[in-house]
Amino acid sequence: MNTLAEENYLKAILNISFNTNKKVSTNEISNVLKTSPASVTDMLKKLLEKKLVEYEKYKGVELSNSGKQYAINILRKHRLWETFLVEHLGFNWSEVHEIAEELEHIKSTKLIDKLDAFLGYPKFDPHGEPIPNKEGVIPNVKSTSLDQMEVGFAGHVLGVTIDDKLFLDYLTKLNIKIGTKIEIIQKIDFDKSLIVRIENIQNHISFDVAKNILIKNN
Amino acid sequence: MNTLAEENYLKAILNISFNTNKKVSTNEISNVLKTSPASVTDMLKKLLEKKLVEYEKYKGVELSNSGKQYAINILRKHRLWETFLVEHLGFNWSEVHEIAEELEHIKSTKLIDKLDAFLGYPKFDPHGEPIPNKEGVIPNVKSTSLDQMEVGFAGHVLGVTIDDKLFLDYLTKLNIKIGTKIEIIQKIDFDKSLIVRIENIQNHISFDVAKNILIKNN
DNA sequence: AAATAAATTTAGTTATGTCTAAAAATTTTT
DNA sequence: AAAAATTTTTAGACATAACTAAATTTATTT
Ligand SMILES: [Mn+2]
Ligand SMILES: [Mn+2]
Ligand SMILES: [Mn+2]
Ligand SMILES: [Mn+2]
Repeated sequence: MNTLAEENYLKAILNISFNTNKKVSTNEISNVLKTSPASVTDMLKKLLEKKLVEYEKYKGVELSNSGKQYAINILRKHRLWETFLVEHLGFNWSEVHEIAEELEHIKSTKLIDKLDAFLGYPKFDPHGEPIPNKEGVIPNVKSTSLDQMEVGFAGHVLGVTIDDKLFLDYLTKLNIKIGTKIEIIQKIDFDKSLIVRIENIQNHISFDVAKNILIKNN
Repeated sequence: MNTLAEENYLKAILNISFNTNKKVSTNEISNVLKTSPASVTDMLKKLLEKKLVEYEKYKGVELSNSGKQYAINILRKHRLWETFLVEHLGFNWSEVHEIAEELEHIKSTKLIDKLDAFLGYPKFDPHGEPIPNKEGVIPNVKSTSLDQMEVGFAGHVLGVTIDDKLFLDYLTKLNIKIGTKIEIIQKIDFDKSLIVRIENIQNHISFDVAKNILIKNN
């Protein structure tokens, strides 16, 4: 078995590579985990030793097959727990990430399979993020981030790509949740911000916000 | 906040003092936690520093008020999670202790309060052990261990005092669960073992087994 | 193609929590 | 009340996972 710190590194590498499709750099990992680059280097050596990553110094890192399977399983646990917290315990979507950061490290496979069954084998978590199944297969839904849509576009929110509390509380204040209809009224070239209509109320949102909102891809 | 190791020591001290009502010795703790006596001494110094225990060297240890509250809260979390696992995920009573050993360290107070509500504020866990409430009050039920009852006694199982897998699986094989009616047919003086009738089947159980079965106290 | 800047690694340190072996204190036996 | 046995503590070591500061490598400018 791997330690909690090792699991957090594996998950961080997986999450970063979902976005970039390149080898992951030491600095990217240190930013995500809020540790020093030197600590990251130390850990990468250990993960290499365990054959959970492919790593050459100064060249970046990627997960090995076994490392990837392991990381996906942590992601599965994270998202199933988030689903439980929202659906059954009545948490709102901005509160669950932090708690799931702890719950995802509970080891029992039987527990997570029974939880999965209890939840009815959900395919998406409360943020619209896909939940890997027992075999590690991640449901694939074609989606585009809101910032890439054109003026005049109207569609429904499929999910978000980060589950940071500040971000989600802000969305809630804007009346945006999964399924909300959003229309793009105008795009500001200068800062790439958007003027949008949400439930018939007009609002101005930044590029950074739009980038993290996913829209169904027809 | 305290570390996982500190929490385990606090809980161990609480559990031991439930049985003995005396100051807890270094060796008792090392037996429960399967660590060396030297490690226990190290940790007791740290807990003393944090004022979670009262401790003088060579004199044994007891929990301070704050240490006791803290330990009771871990016990509360342990037993609520065990209840969830049995009642909602379909685990049997012998499987849940090990998993709850991990779940009891999840920090969020809001989580445990919502779980408590979800479960309907249970007073006893799947082993018949009392669940402390939010204020740290432990339901008090008068009970006696089976070994203390006389020949001719007949009554119902209220709970067990350990939740070791081997013990619980053995009870299940004997057809003993919470509520099961047990009659004492005979007591063997030599080894204090008992011949009992369980659901109309006669069986011979050791003193060690009888000692850990609780019977309602009229 | 140097020079400069940025990213990464190495070296050395620290805190936690464990261990074994040896020393010291306490308890039990004679 | 000594001696012996047991318990507990101390001393010294080790693994994990972090850090800062310095050195090295790679990337970017000039
Ligand atoms: Mn999350
Ligand atoms: Mn999520
Ligand atoms: Mn238990
Ligand atoms: Mn229990």
